[in-house]
Amino acid sequence: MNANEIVDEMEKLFPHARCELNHETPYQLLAAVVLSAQTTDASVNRVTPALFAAYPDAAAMAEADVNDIAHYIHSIGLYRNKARSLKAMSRALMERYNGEVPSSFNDLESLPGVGRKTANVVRSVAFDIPSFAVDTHVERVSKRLGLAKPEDDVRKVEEKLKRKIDRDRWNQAHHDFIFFGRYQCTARNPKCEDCPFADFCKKEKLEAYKKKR
DNA sequence: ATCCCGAGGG
DNA sequence: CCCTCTGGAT
Repeated sequence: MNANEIVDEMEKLFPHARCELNHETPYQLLAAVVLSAQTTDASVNRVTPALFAAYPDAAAMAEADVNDIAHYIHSIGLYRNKARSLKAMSRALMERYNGEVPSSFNDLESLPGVGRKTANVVRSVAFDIPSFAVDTHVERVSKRLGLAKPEDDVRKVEEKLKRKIDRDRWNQAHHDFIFFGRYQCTARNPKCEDCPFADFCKKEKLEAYKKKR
C-alpha cells in the first residue's frame, strides 16, 4: 500500500477529520496552536473562550499582563512559557505586521513561541497553503506505518510525507493522520484489532529501536 | 507512569 | 543531539 492509498484508507475511517482547535480568526488559531504544545486540543478549547473574550486579538494580547494571561491558561500546563510567548508573539505582530498574522513560513516562524509545527498548521488551516505539520501523532503514525524510519527527526518525517503524498492532499492528509493517531493508532493501547494497516505495521520494530537507546 | 497537534536554550 | 517547562487525563 503506497502513501496515497494509506491516506485513502484513513479518510474512509475518519471522513470528517479537521482542525479541532476552536477559533474565530487566524490570530486566534495561531494563539490556540501555541497553547496546544504538550496538551490535548480539548484542554485548549476549555481555556480559549475566556482568554479570547479578554484578549480577542494581537492588539489586546500585546498589552496584557503576563500573569493575567497565565491565570487564564494555567490548567493546560507549561503556562509560564506559553503566557510569555503569547504576549511576545502579539507584540511582534503589532510591531512588524500591523497586528495581522503573516502567511509566509519564515515570517511566522520568526515570531516568538512559533516553531516549524505551529507555522505549518497556521499556513495550512488559516491560509489553505499546502503544508505538512508534523506533531507527535503524525510522527508516531508515520513511523508505525513505515512512511518514515525510527531514527528520522520531525524535519525528515515532513520531507518524506511531502515526497510520498500528493501535494493537493497535504492539508487534508495532515488532519487524517491526526485523527488516525488520536482515535485509532494511539500511543498507548492502539486499536490494532480493526486497523487496516496491521499487516505491515512497524510498531513492534519501532519499540525495539526505542528501547535500545 | 505516560502522553498530550512544541519551542527555546544549552 | 539533549533538557526543561507543566497540569490534566488515562
